Amino acid sequence: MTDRRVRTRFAPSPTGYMHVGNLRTAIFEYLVAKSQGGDFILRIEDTDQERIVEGSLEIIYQTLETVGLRHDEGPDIGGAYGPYIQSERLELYLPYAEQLVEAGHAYYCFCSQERLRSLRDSDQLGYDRHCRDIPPEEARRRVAAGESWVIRQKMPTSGVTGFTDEVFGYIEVSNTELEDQILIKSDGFPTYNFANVIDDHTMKITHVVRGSEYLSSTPKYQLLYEAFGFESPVYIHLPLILGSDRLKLSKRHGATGFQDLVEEGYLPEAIINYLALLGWSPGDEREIFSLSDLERSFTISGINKAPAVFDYDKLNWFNSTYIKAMSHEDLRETLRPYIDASIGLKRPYDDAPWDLEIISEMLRARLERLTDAGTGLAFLRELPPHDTELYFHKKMKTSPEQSLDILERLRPSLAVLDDWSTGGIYAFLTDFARRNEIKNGQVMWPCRIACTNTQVTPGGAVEIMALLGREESLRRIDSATINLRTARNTEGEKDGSSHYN
RNA sequence: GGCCCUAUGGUCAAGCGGCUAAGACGCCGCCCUCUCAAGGCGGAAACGGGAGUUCGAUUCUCCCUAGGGUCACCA
Repeated sequence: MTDRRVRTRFAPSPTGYMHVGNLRTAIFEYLVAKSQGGDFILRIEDTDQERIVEGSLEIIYQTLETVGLRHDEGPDIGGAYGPYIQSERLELYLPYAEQLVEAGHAYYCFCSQERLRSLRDSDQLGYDRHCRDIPPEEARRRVAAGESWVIRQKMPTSGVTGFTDEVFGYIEVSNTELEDQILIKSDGFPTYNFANVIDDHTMKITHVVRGSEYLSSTPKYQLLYEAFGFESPVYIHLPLILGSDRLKLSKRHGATGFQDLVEEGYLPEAIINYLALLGWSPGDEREIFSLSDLERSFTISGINKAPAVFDYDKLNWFNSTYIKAMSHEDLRETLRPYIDASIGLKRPYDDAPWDLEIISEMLRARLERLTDAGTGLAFLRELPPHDTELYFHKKMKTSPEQSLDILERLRPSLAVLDDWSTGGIYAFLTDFARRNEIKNGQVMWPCRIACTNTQVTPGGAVEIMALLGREESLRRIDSATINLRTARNTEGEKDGSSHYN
């Protein structure tokens, strides 16, 4: 195994769903190969014909494609060790199984499903090896006679079987713990337990990378390799990914499919980065890794043994970090559909297109997930009802009275401001504040509230006014002015003196 | 239940006999600030327990405890 080209394989079942646990395994398989200049192979494990889901292959290709895990061989691109779909390799397995039968490492079993079921119902643990000692000639006769059969692996009844895993070390188990597992099913398909060994060997896979849930069945595979005289691969078992309840992550934990996460607004690069750091550490303090960074930094020794809890908070952080790093164009275009779904692409009042550049940039630092992009933008479409209380801001030292004053003084200049852009508006407003020796906030706050009637908004007065355009901004400011005057007057009538002076 | 694996803050995780036990997320506080964010600074927060080995254990060994995985004609 030493000086052979490293070959790993990702071997998903076409069940219609790319679980993040599977994806994480794929990433590590890819990295084990690529970090050593090896090949990454895609193989489809469809030996369970009942679980096949239509369209699964597309999901698999699609996912690998969008995250950038490019395989060197696979069903879609071929390769020297095809076919890469197990159901197309069917004729391969039986001869191997029969070879094992010949050698006394396997046997034909004719037990009915009913008998096996009642065996399970009793306190019997595992298969009772009822057919293990049927003479070969008799077995052959019964097969020829058309009886239903399976082929089982004949486990040694004494001794131990061990293997060395690159992350967990040497693991040994007593052979008496091993069940005579089925190798070839009655429908003629091999079980995963058999096919993975045959395929990995015939495809010259050097490193078997999989989740640690396979640790306990690895001795059986090891026995198979030994029975065939195959060189066993390097085993790399990955720590499990757990849900917040510390149980193996599964569908009932919510969004655990790659596609689910994408739909929830996570960027593929962020998902990959997060997943790679679940169970692996570079050994230093780096956290942000592109796939090629990972290829460069990955080491098997960095793989952790302890299971890791999938933490959406941390994923959110990665996602927001990647969002902040996007180019203006990328951000604008990825946000476009979300904004469209929320407030449309055009202003409702004058049909002019929203300035998506401004919107996406003001959203940039505020997003954890792309799906958050639409929220909190409603005030742009339609001004919420006036609320005088909004003009009070303790820290800003603003009040309805003061705001009214500011707004009234700002209004004429705003109406003729040359440069109605974020830069122009900002320059004008801050200049106004400076000339009047007041804080920026004391002019910004009234403007923002007048234009939004909203306590908290993404973006400040400047961006919002630029977005709304001069006409609409002035309209909103005028409306606010009227409302503030009315409020002042009624307030004055009520208790005989101005509340705002 | 048998077997196997695991065990550093709430979470991810560095540490591989001697450290004030990193860092990140989250949380809290302060600063900055045109709201909210972002950003800057700071803070609280961990070696599951017990025996050994050793001059010295988070680190090595054993036991316990606690979690998890696995025991299919599923992968």
